[in-house]
Amino acid sequence: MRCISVSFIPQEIYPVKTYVSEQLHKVIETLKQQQFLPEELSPQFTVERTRDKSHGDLATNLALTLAKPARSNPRQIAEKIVALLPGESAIKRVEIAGPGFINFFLDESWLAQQVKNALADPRMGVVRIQQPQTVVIDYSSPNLAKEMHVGHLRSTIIGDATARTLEFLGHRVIRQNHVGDWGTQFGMLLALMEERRQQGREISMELADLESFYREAKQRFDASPEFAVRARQLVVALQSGDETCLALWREFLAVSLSHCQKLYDRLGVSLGPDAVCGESAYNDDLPRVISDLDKAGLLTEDQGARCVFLEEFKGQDGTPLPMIVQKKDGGYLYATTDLAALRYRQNQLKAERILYFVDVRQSLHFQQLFAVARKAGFLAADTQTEHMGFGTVMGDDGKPFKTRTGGVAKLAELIDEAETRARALVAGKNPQMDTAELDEIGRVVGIASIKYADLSKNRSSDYLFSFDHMISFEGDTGPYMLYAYTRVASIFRKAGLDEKSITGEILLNEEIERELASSLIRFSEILTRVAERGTPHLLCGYLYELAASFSSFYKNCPVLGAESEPLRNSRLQLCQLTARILRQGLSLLGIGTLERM
RNA sequence: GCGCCAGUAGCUCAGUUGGAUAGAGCAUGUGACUUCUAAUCACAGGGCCGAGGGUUCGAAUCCUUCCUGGCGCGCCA
Repeated sequence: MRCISVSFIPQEIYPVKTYVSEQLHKVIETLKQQQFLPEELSPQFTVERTRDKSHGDLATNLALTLAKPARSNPRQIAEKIVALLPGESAIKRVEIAGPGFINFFLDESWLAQQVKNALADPRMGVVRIQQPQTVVIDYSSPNLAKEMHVGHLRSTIIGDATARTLEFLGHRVIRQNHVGDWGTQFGMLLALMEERRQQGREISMELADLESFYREAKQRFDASPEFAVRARQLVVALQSGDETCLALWREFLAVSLSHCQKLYDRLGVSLGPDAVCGESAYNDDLPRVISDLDKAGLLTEDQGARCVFLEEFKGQDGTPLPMIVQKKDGGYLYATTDLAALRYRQNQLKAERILYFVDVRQSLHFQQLFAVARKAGFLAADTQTEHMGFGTVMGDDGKPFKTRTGGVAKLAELIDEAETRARALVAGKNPQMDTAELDEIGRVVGIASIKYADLSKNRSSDYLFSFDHMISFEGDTGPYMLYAYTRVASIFRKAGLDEKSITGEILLNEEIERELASSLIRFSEILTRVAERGTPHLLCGYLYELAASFSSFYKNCPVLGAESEPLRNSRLQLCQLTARILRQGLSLLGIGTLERM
């Protein structure tokens, strides 16, 4: 053990991890000069936050990784390293523990200073990115022929949270809602619209329930040969630009898009009409995609279809797998459209990074898409493309989520049910609350429940959708997060204080206060990782930890009734920062907060 | 057949890319509401990390072989 002090006083939230790691690199250089380590060695070590408080706040395994090259005992190496470390005000003391870990204990006054800095910063210590990228994010992207259903939830919600996070960090985010607004299925829909209009029925009424309209069109298509013929004619007419047909199509899209927009608005999803850039937008470009693939020497005709074969994708019996870009009847496929979209995002939108929040089952498609686009020169060499795949939404029975009647669950109905359930629970807790407030709280809590349940799970695995889990108001749920926030808010309300009006020192004498403080200064680090990996569940995990830490603080450390004025002011400031980070963090998840509930 | 993903407490899930005694929530048991909202807090029990083998100071994590489940694999999107 060794005590050190002095020197470095950070002016902003300084990633202490980075600092420690830099110092360790210097120590390695010194050890090389002393010929204790071979000159060419570049050890792979980590500096990590510890899980167990008895191991300090940070730990490094450097000594362990050096044991072999230095041909020495790890604990002895650790002692050598510690002796070479400079004094540092952020670190109170350093210990060598276990097989040779070096543990760093953060200094409370340093921690307190970090909290002060975060309080003074409108961004709560979240660093603005040094080199902003233009990031195109493809998410939600429903099929406009049908109503949005539970399957669209994950893409929409996870994509949106990632978009907000990237934006907050300072990136230029361009949202792209690649809606399915083109293709053969529109033939039968237009045919049914036409038929209804001839019968003198009001189209807007007919389209009020898109799902049943689609079902009926499908039934008619299957049952009536005349209807099917008309549907096919309409597809041809649509694709050849027939005006009356296009007018009908636009009318349908307008209804379907406004239905989507209503859901986005209800869900608090930051997608608007400006983000809509559907399949039809690329229609005119598709022949050019084919000819450009041909020019690049990638096109092969096989059994009448035009394909791109790539060596790295093998299908059955080891033969290369084709990516079909044009059918033998001349029609194009989604691969063609995706290539066109990719090129548009690169050339017109100037994307430096393109993210796709699409079902993980399409991963082969995206691997092929990216590979072909690169070979064809549709992408700049340093443009990143990532398929942010997600798993299937499952029901309680472990099978893909269905309604009680076995049908696909409409998103609108799921939201209705969540709001109703949330409202009932809130009403049970607050019998005297008036109807208007109950409605509002039920709405916010219902939406928060759905979104938090989805966002808090790892993107890539399947996800079990269960109202009972998400709306039980206990533990790691949306309502818990909102409740934690209202408790902070109630302190300020009770005291009649404005959040911003408190000053004074930050005192971290209680272990709980220290824990809360160390949670509070990690916000920036977490957001960076969410943005890198498209994983909002890390933000959920962090906010839950913060909320839990606050709840414990709230219970055990009286704020308004603190024993002294300086302590009261210190705690009020911890409350203030907690409130701001919870509010900001939830807002990045697309979840609103309530002042009381 | 080939390929991708998953398998962690009774249930739902984490696990910081190889670190120390594998963590949360629900459920179960115990304790705490004249106190800033008990939608909470404190504490307890609960594990062959699907199985075997390997790599090394050290493996839930990497390699390998199996088992189980899901999903892809030529003209739908």
